[in-house]
Amino acid sequence: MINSSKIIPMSPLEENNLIINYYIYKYIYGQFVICATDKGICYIGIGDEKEMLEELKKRYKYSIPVKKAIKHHETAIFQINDPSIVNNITFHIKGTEFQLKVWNELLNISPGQTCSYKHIAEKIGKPKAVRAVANAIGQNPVAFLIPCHRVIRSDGTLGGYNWGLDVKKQRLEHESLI
DNA sequence: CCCTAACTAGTCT
DNA sequence: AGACTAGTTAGGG
Repeated sequence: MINSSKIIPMSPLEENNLIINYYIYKYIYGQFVICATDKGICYIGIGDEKEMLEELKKRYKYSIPVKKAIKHHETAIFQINDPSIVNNITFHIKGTEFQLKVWNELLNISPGQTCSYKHIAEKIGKPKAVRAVANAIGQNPVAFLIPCHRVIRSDGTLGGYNWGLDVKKQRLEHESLI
């Protein structure tokens, strides 16, 4: 196990009037919008500021976004730059029990490695819930840090990706070089 | 609240 | 190509 990151589930109560600090970073895949509470990373999106803030609002309806750089952002961008380093990122995200289980499994995939949706389904003890797993992975709010790009179809093709298949491919190539 | 139907970034025949 | 799958979501009762 090379990843010591952990997920803190966000309760509906916490979400109310929660301050979310966000900041913009440029990277080779495009512009990142990184969002974090004082507890941990809660959302990372690729795209322009306005669009991503709308996404953030959709997920954390009653939160208050504040543009301000904090330590959590630094840790996140550090890890995105070099996925091979062992890190201890803390996530603070909202999700159903099922989703959190899936995302936790994703954290255990090593950089450069891939695995199938079926494999994840088996890991969480619901071997037939493959479609549902895919659904949950698609809802992953934290681009790259929860490595949904490392999950591919069992026939070896890439499957889908929220940020576009070319990004998924590039990211995998980048990781396999490390 | 419960029920139903309509979504998936999948997988097997 | 078609059937099948299970969890989430949205809409109606």
